[in-house]
Amino acid sequence: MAPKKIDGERRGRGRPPSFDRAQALCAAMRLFWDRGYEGTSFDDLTAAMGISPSSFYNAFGSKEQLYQEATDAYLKATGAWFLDILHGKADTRTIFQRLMTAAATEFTRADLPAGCMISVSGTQCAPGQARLRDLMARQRALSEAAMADRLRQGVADGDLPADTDVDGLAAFFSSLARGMAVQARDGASREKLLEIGRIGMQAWPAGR
Amino acid sequence: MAPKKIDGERRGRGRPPSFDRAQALCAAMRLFWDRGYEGTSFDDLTAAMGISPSSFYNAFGSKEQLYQEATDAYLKATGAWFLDILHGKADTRTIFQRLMTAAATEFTRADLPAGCMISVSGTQCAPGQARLRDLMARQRALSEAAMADRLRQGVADGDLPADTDVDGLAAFFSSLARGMAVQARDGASREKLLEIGRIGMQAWPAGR
DNA sequence: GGATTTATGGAGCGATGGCACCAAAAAAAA
DNA sequence: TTTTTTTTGGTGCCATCGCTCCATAAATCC
Repeated sequence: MAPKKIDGERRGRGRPPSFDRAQALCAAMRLFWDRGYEGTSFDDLTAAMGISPSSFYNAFGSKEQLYQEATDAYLKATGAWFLDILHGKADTRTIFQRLMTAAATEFTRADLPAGCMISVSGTQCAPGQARLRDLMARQRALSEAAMADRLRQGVADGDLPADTDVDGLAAFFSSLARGMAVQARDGASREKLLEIGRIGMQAWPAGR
Repeated sequence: MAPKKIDGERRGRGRPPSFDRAQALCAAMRLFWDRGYEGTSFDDLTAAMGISPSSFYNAFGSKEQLYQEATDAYLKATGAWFLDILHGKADTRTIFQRLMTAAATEFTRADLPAGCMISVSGTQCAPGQARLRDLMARQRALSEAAMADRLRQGVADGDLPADTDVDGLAAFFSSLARGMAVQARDGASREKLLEIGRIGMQAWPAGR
């Protein structure tokens, strides 16, 4: 196949890649998102990415390294709405209201796999995949910690009572979102998820 | 190895099994629960069950059939607390309060794998495992429907306002429990899960 | 005891999974 | 043009996976 000119970037020495790395990474991400790490085979990946095993190995190192890159890509692209909303300008309750609504909407997009790649990945796996399991658990912990931070700010801003259990509340919303992700993967409708989020907001502490 | 007398039951004709079927099934259930279907290999299973491939095949048919049996065993034994509480005698709010508390407790037992086998299994898998994915999704749907039924009864009993969205509320508690299961698999403490459940109960509809 | 029935141990097998290697191709640099 | 650097296609490889087969062992039935 004739190598295509990808773009006008300053190129290094050797033969140029015949594929768009970012695009291939995106294809891999969708596969991993939908099928999980163990459910996605090397052949599945090379087929979806449109590259040969050698190109795969050359460009991404290994299946495991690719998975890590795919996770990063997910967080920076598809999962960006989370931090965007969390760090947006609004009172704390509104922020979490938006998070629930966005989760319902994003988890049921027609153009992407259902649910959330972070929420449901690596919860069960072979002992040999411990590194990946820990990677996903760490990402879940980071999301939850970001929620807790925003809630702490809410307490400081007077949006929440001073005695609010911010860690507990973060764990609650975090759990609810993960449960919504499972629902989405089971085919739940956007309306159903919106309702779950709406009910979840009823647990918001009294005091404002 | 000399075959052991398992019990005094009326025995059929041929050679008696050298292992306790229920016990082997339990061992398999724990493995599946902890590692998932794809994360558990045939060798892992035969080793944990203490039987040879031929005995395995003879007694359980295939890995997939064993998984189905293991799921049944989970529901009938380990997951029995769910229906026990749901069908217990108490007002509706108390029932759901108990469910949340029991989920927190059961998901963090020292003598069993963390979390819930139903909640987190088969959310991501290879296309070839579609049957198992659907099986787990169906079980999740059944649990949720059982919750909805109990809530409907609550409305009939006057425990809940007549305009309560029982399906939505069931979906909410269902999602929360699944999120708690993910938390448990990530190593969350019993106290943390209890707190999540406590906060979740704050979403209980007003009116009693 | 012999026939029949069921379970066992152990070896092996076809398919798949995840790479690994290598000669050739296509670019920049000299 | 030659050299150097990087990517590619294709093939091969070794381990694992999930069985499968078969000769043998241990029970009941006649």
